Amino acid sequence: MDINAESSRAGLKIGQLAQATTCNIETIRYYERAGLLPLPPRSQGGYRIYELEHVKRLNFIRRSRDLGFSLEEVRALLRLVDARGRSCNEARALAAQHLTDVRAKITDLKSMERVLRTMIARCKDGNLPDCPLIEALFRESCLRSGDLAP
Amino acid sequence: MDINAESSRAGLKIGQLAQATTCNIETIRYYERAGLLPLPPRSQGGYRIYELEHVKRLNFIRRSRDLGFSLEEVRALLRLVDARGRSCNEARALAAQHLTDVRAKITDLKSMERVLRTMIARCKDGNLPDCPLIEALFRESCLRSGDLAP
DNA sequence: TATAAACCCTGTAGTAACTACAGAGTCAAG
DNA sequence: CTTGACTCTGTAGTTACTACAGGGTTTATA
Repeated sequence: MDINAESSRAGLKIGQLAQATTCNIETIRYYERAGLLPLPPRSQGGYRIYELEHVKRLNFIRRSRDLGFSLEEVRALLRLVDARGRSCNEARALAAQHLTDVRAKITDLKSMERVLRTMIARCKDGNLPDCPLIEALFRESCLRSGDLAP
Repeated sequence: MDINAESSRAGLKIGQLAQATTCNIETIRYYERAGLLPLPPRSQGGYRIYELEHVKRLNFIRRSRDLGFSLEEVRALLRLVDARGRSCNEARALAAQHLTDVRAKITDLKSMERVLRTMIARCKDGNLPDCPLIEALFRESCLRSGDLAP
């Protein structure tokens, strides 16, 4: 009984952690260098050995990244995780700011979408002498609204 | 008469081009290195001298960038500009592909928006023991849809 | 005419968030 | 005992710029 006791006691090597979190190996080492993942203990041969806690933390990072948080924002969130206390207000503030940014990006992209759609439509109807799409890029003073996208 | 004849005959220095196009000086030199702007003639002292054609081309680049085209895409568009001919089909194809990408990004961002909104709302109501926003980041398998954002 | 301010030059290095090696060491199976 | 799969460190590449350092040039003014 307890067939995989050995392996679960021994922890995960980096490749196994990568598989468990669908995260690139190089990315894991990068997060470690960036101070987001704590330095794990090493085997005799110098291999990193990870435990369940690392899996959780890495999943936290990946999910935050999936939601578009920057690494700097993830760092801030992790500080709240580490400093147990009434982190709710700060976490909410971080997320609210990020939500604002996301909405601004959506607005910007919608403007682009509209302009592109119009240009393509103008290009489609008629075999005009010069490509109206290209002419539009020469002439049109496009958006210049938020310049939020980095 | 013809008060500013001298300056208009002489062309623009890089700072004037930058002002005319609201484009950073360093960015102009960068576009030159990247092969998007042709090498301009130089003054005796080695200063770049730009003409109207450069202004137009740089505006074209800036407008394309404002619409979210990558520099590689801008390069392709400029090839169509340079190779006069029936560029309409190709230009439309480029723009259509880009439009598809933009729409995918909008979709992704809308998902983020929804998840963030939900998280923040959950965090707002009630003084729960652990921050539900942070718990959600630990638990939730977020989006993992397109992974389009680079 | 001298000189200071304002401009321009090249070349390099920095940013975000990874990704991709090279060249070496470690470990498990046959 | 050797092959292959894995891991290690360190460095360099990516995108689209931006920011210097350390010089040269022009122009306006004293």
